Amino acid sequence: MSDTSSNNSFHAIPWVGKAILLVDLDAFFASVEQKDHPEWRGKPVIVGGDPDKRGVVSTASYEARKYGVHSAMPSSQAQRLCPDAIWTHGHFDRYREMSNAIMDILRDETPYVQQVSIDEAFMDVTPTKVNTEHPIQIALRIQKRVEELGVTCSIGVGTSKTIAKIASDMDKPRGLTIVYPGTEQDFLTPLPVRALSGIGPAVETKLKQMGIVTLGELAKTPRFEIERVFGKAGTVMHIRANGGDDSGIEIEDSIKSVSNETSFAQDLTETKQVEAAIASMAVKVGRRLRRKQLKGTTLSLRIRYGDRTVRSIQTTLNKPCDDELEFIPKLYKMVREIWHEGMPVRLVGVGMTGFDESEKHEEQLSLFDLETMTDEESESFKPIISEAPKRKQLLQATDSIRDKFGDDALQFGSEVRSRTNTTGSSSKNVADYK
DNA sequence: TCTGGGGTCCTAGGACCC
DNA sequence: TCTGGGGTCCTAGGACCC
Repeated sequence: MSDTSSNNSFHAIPWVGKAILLVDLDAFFASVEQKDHPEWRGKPVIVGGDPDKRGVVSTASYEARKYGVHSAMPSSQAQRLCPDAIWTHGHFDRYREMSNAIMDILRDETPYVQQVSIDEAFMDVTPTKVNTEHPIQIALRIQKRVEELGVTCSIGVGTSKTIAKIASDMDKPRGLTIVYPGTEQDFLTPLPVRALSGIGPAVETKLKQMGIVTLGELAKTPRFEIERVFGKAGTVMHIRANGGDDSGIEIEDSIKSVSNETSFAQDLTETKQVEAAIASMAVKVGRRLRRKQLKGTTLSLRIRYGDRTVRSIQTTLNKPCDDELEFIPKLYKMVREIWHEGMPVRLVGVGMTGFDESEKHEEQLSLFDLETMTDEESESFKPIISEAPKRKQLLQATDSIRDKFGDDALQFGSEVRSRTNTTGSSSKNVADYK
């Protein structure tokens, strides 16, 4: 099933039908760090949050994985398992830059590229009159070209996205796993249900209670029984377990939401602290909205309490908004609905959704509009119109200062105060703090 | 010293309108 | 006066992914 040899024997087996690749970058963040810091190569590198600040591992290099460290593991645990690891908080702009360069390589091969995350993409390389190359030939070339950029990838090849995705996971790093047309059922049948993307711990548990552990068992259970328990999601998982996934590559991807959240080393209990944290998240959200030229109509606030339970509240704004000074007061009102002083707060998050594409380039209310209004209407709008340009200039100025000097360059007064109260100790193991 | 941050999609109930 | 539905929007929460 797995074929990592690079001789040309695959030409003996022509590819019949659809060919989908899933390209997955190996330990991507850690690999970029090792590329950028040659002295870190061959050593355990962990990208993640501080062990003493409730951090978790984002990515561990393969050297660190040998110690049992993996993604989403609490950093404190990772540090115990691998005390000599080199730690970094990560450099996301750099990862984005590398990712873009790699996605360009993929789009060089075909326009049918669906990027699913910063380190993963589906490609449709079905042999056609235009593209006569064998999918495996394309996959091998992609691996070579990605390695020239200093990182590696694993690729799964199959007749559907489901198959390609699972295949890419079978052999890492630098793996190439091929599931030939017609062998899909043999490939899927013995796998645990968790191998299917979309089946997490909750669904796995429910399936187990139904006596279903493997994809083969899921596939031969009558569809209606799965649908009765899982609804729409059940339909999809049953089809996919039967190898029937015929979903196509989706090139278009528009942003649906923008949010920022943060957890605190120690729970917050005071209104001043919580409001400062909300304001700080709101500033980040506002800035990102403006950078992406998005205005949202649904504002949401999320709180995780000391006991890790979560509550959220959202409100619909009367007009699309990207200015935190307008929505921070609303957030302060919202937080009073779900929190009162003294309750321990572990996390706060602020988000905006409800972007209408048609309003992306919407013009501001202009003076011209005043002429078509009644006197009463125009009086009530005048102050807003005269203030708007000033506010816009201020936003552009503060945004550019933050771009140059970082988010901490400008802060609300209350933010500064709360920050000075909670300065944590710096970890010895954090080699690269910036 | 247990358990992040940024997303997507789905569900279920209530309000409201026809 | 009582009663029914469909459609749509909004809200809160939860599962899942990387």
